[in-house]
Amino acid sequence: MVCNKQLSTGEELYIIDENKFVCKEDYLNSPSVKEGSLNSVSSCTDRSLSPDLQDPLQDDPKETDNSTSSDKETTNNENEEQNSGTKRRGPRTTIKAKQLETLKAAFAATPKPTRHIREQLAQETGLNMRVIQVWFQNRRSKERRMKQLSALGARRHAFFRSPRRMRPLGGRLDESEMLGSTPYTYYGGKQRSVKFSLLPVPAPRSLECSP
Amino acid sequence: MVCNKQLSTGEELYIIDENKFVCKEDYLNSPSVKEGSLNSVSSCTDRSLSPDLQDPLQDDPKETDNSTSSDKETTNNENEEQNSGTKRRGPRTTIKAKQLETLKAAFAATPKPTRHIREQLAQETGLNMRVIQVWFQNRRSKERRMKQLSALGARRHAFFRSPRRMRPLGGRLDESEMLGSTPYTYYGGKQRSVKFSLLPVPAPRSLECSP
DNA sequence: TGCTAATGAGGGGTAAATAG
DNA sequence: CTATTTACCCCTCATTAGCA
Repeated sequence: MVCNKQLSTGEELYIIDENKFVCKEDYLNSPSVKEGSLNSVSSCTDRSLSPDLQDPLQDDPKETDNSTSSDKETTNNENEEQNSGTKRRGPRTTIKAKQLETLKAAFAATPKPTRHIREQLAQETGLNMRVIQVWFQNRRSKERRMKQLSALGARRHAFFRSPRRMRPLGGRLDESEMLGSTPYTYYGGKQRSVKFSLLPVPAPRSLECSP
Repeated sequence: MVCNKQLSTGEELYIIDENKFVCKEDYLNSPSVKEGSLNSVSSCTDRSLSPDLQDPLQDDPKETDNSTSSDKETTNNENEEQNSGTKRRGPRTTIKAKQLETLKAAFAATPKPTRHIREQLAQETGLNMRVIQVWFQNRRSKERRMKQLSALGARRHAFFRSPRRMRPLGGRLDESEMLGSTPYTYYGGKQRSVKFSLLPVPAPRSLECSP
């Protein structure tokens, strides 16, 4: 409500009058506000209302715009109704193509970055440290999963030659997946792009290889 | 602000203090509100009223307001419907010519807009984000349907020429979205998409190829 | 009535949360 | 940190139902 800052997940903010969201800095800087009802929360639970806040910075006019699609998408979705009863989780931060690229590159170099590196990445991408940490964790996890699976799959198809192409996967991945390459856009974007192209057999999520 | 009900298009609501939205029922039921500020409302009674919040699934808790089937059409009674059953679907938003034009243009550019784009469109057209999302979904669906159909038709009339390949409209074409042609064949399958995908079943639905 | 909003089930990817 | 689970977001496909 004051500076229009885009809060990232996990950041503290204050809610005043039930519907005014103020970032910690502004809250601390505004003595006038400091009384009455306010709740400090550490990961906003509700942000509704469509905000058209523009983040003037973080945008190079140059726009090399690699991958198709537009990027930047600052605000979060609209989604009202926070039910108190159930455990709602704050909005999921969506990692933009650019950031993703940075992270991927970093991951390729060191899958288990030290705190320093993480710090650097945080700064570079503008993402919260925690987010970055989690990203690496999930990424490692994913890799492990894939590795296992590909091993399994490979065994099965041993007599065929290398799996050239894997199942397309129908999820959504527009706007943020796929790094460089794939100049091809049918009218829908990239959807069935390559992503992990080298790995055979994508695993259905619930693989349960356990005996 | 009071019951957290998801308003549907056309429903009346009251705006208090420039930024508090209250549904008609709550407005009428809350004498304290009727004059001036409703700062006091605060407690918000949280959804004790709106029943349809719990949705264990991932779908957004749209107000699936229920009442007995048909013949209903009373005013929206919210609450009280635990007895259930209704399927009353709120009024359908009618998208006006102007808005439609905007959407079509956007669609032509990117059939699968990112959230950011949707947001922009929402603002530009004044439509709800959700409405826009749905519109795109339906539109995509329609396009797919038509494409499939034209392909079939083409095949019928042209099976003298190239028996192997057909190029519906415009020449270049997906091969990526065409569900029928994707050679899925990976073993573990379980996708429902295959079921009727390729069958020459005549469209049960109307198609209408108008632009 | 036909076209098309709106629903709802089913599924994928993955950020975040939790258990160990 | 790893492993597992949740929850959120988005998509398709089939259906239902509102309105011009």
